[in-house]
Amino acid sequence: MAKAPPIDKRRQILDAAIRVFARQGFHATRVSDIADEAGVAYGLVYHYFKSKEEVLNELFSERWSLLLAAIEETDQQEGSPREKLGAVAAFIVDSYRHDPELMKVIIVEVTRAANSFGRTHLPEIRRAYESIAKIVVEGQEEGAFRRDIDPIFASMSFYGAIEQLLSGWIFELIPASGTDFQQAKDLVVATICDGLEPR
Amino acid sequence: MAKAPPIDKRRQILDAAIRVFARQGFHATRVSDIADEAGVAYGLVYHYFKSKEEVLNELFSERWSLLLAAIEETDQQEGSPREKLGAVAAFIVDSYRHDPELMKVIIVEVTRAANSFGRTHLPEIRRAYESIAKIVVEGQEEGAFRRDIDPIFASMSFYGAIEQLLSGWIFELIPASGTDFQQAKDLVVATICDGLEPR
Amino acid sequence: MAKAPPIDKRRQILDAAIRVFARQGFHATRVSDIADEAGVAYGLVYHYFKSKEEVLNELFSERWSLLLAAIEETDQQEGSPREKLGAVAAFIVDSYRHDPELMKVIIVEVTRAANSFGRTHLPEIRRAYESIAKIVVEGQEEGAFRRDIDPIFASMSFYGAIEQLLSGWIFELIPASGTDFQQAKDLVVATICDGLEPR
Amino acid sequence: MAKAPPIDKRRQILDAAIRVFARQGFHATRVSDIADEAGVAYGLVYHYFKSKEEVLNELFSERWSLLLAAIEETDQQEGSPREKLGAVAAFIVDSYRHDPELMKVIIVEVTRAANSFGRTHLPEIRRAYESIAKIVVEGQEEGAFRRDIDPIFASMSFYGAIEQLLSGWIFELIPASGTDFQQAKDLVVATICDGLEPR
DNA sequence: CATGAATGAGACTTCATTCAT
DNA sequence: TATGAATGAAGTCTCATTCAT
Repeated sequence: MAKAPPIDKRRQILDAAIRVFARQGFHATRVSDIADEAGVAYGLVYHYFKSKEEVLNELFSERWSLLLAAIEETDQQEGSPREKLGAVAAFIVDSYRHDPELMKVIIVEVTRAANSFGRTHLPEIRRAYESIAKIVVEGQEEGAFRRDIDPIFASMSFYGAIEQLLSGWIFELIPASGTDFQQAKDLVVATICDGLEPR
Repeated sequence: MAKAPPIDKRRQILDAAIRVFARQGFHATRVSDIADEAGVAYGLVYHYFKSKEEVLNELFSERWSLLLAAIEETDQQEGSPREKLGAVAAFIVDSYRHDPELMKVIIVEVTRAANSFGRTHLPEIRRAYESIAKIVVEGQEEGAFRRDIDPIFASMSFYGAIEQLLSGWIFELIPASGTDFQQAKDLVVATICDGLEPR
Repeated sequence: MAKAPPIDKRRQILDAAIRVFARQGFHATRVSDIADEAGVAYGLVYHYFKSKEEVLNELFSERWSLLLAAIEETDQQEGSPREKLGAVAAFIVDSYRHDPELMKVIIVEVTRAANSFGRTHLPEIRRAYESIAKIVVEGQEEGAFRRDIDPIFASMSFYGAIEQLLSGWIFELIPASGTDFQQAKDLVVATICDGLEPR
Repeated sequence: MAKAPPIDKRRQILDAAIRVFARQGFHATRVSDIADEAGVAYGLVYHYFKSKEEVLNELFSERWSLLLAAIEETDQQEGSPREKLGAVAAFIVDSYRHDPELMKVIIVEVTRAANSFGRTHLPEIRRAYESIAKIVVEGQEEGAFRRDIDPIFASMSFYGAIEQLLSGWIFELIPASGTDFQQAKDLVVATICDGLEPR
């Protein structure tokens, strides 16, 4: 008889953590909330993770590494700098569309909480900014972008604009229905690039 | 004989709170840290404030109301939409230059922590976005800005870009020395407006 | 011009204390509640009383000494033991009718709280029981009461029955309207004495 | 090999609480006192109980439900109303004899503290009075008790007399040695019933 | 792997009391 | 007398983490 497929409790815990972190915030969720949501015993969380913080770190790293890979891969591909930034924006927006709870957790608890958990991940976060900046530099070098704007500065503005939009959706400052996800990325790119391109 | 100037202990506590919140973050600071920093007794914090959270709320509201007033006053004045956005950016950047610790606290603990303390202040925060959006709308109406970008969307991008820059300084992702405060506002405006303006 | 009659702040504080102790209980009332209710400054309570507890003690002693005097005077007067017990019951019930809040405080916070504040006043409380017991003894000596019941025992039952009735009113276990105050004392005496008297 | 008998820590905590509440009173005992007395860690008290107050509530309810059951069962049995009241008195007195600390806690902290913790339990307390009153009513209906005394009134007097005696023992107003527990119940019944019965 | 009882440090908040004016 | 700001000890409750089974 076939053995029952082993349920991956570790995965179950991570997925449950996404939901409760998104719902209550990291500080307000107790380890027992995660266990309850996952339907596992209290202590099992500690079997798989060293601490509550490690659960969050794992969640962040899992996803952020995809983002980093996407940005860097995008940069390898053919395409204008503007198209590359568009692809980056699309990836981020799609990540939110695909799993809004996870993105909420990453943005709210890590990326925008740079003096608590974000601190730990500053190098990874910085790497994203630098990868985006690299696209800008290339654009400047090939004359597609004006040269009087500091690339890291442009990168921060670009990423900041996107993140702010996601925050707007997350906290319902922007009606999610009003602005279509599809056109959102185009607008960010238009807003930022049409200012970056020399005329 | 002149009466000794009354030392405003309440103010002392607020100022001390700015320093410790900036240094350690809200969650990591104990009420006793504030009292120690202020050089007052533990209980006095509770004489003036209902809770640790109320200290933060007070700090935020004090400053944010200035920002709101500045944006709204800017909008009343003469000037092109671009100049108005420039004035707003200038106010925010100057706020940071003038009191980086307070701005750090406001951004890190409130504005970018919308699911904890920021939640309380969402209406005030939203009002800032709306005031900025109003400037954009006026720009669109008089033809200074293109009309295919949702004003609240543009507002969020604008504010998001600025806040991200401040965050960059705060967390030393951008060397504060590298980019001059003076030119920072021009660059934000250039980045955003040159994309908002039709050509 | 006649000087304004000095308002007795001390009295004001005591009267206010009766109201707040009755309303919230001793433990739940803060010194500031008393001061607020009395309309005086916080610190003034400490000008007149050494501590919050002393306020309660004063309230108790003021009233309890009247009770002791009443019992002892009753005992001096002419009358049957039954009439004397009736006079004692009447005094207690009338005390409640006259100032239910004060009696509530005395019973709830002192008399029936013998392991906290009552402890301090055990001697005075005991003296009341003994005075009542003395009436019983006299009744037994003159043959009006049966001799097989320990006088202090009878005294406790008598006082306990009355206090329980007052408690019933205080906590609305007995509808205050249902049983008339006037007949209440008669019923207590009837209940107890018809059992104490030999037949 | 037989499994070691599981030590019921919850029970241990409750029993320890009886001792410390009896010794120091509810307000004066810290949760750490209970934990120390029980020989368990501080936090375990909160593992089993929501608060210090819940420990007291549990203690009260555990015991009071026995009292209610005893009164109601007594009423079902054969016997004269007087015998039934005797059985009730006996149950209460025996409860004290069997576990004076627990009864002290129940009387001092709940039953006679009706404006603090007793408030919570007024319904249960009232039910006891009503059950006793029911016995009185039956006595009145079958002509064993006089009809001019309100049954709930009689019930309060009866219960009040007993509780006062217990208080007398508890606070050593009556020497516990002087009055024999055995005869105590007879005396209460004699005191009350000989007055309730018509002659 | 899995369970959940057990641990105990830590922080907030309350509030009686003091004291300078 | 009168005021109320200032003090700081004390105690409850939370919850991350450990551990025995």
